[in-house]
Amino acid sequence: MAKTKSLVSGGRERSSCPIASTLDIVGDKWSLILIRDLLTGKHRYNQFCDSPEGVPTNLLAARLRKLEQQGIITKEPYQSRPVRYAYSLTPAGRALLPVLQEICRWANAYIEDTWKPPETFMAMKPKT
Amino acid sequence: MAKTKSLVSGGRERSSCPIASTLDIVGDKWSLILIRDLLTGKHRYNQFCDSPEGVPTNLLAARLRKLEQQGIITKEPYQSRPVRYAYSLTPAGRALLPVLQEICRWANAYIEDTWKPPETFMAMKPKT
DNA sequence: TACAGTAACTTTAAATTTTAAAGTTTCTAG
DNA sequence: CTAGAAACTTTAAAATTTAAAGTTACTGTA
Repeated sequence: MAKTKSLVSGGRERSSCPIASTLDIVGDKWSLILIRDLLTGKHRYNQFCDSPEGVPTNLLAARLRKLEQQGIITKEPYQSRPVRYAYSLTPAGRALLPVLQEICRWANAYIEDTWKPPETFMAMKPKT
Repeated sequence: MAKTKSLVSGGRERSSCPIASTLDIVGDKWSLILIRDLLTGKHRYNQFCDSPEGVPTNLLAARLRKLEQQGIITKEPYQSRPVRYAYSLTPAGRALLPVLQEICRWANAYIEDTWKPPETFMAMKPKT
């Protein structure tokens, strides 16, 4: 069977350049912060709110919706009455891990006072 | 001698997370497009304008100024009368190459119809 | 000498996005 | 019956982005 690429960009791509296309999906101030949180074990709205960057809640809701539409994350109910959703990464979302690891390597080398991520994060592999 | 980290973020960092800090520097819709162009041999204002994404010229000027202040790029006059500047990457800017390469790998794997970058780009190394 | 053209910006005004803050809904616990 | 929590939504102001036109300082051609 042929592998199917899974992402939806919404028809507003600036070009077919892989860099421009990626930025059209996650190239804003908050998406990669959310993906970082999802990769490090956060799954719920409140947990994203608690991250030190302080995303505005309306943007958080908007980003979760957009990333879901684009196939980067999915949500599943973890309780009903009232129904509440837990968010997780799709395979495409998890595959952004090496990008985030490279970003961390760059930041640690060139920006002062950036946290060194735990070795568990830097050694993670997408399939896990 | 101790190695000195070179980047200026402007005191508006959201946190010391390496990912958040990197996004505070290049996490907008145009900066990585410019860095891509600089990595692939473009150096002048008009060449950046000609890229298929079509950056608005006022944003181009603003980004060039901001990236220069942050230590990602430098400019040098390539003629006087009238003075015109050619832009290039600093070592910190060139060191973003592996990040862009990872982004290309991700896009080619998960977004349909993205261009495959030339092997010369994917095989480049930062020091070169 | 006049005029078109080029490179690199800057200015402007409208449209869009982001932000901070407060409000809403649906439930549980005491 | 009241307080509290989780997950959003709404609102209005502020900031940013966009498209388009304008500016400056030259060069090359007629």
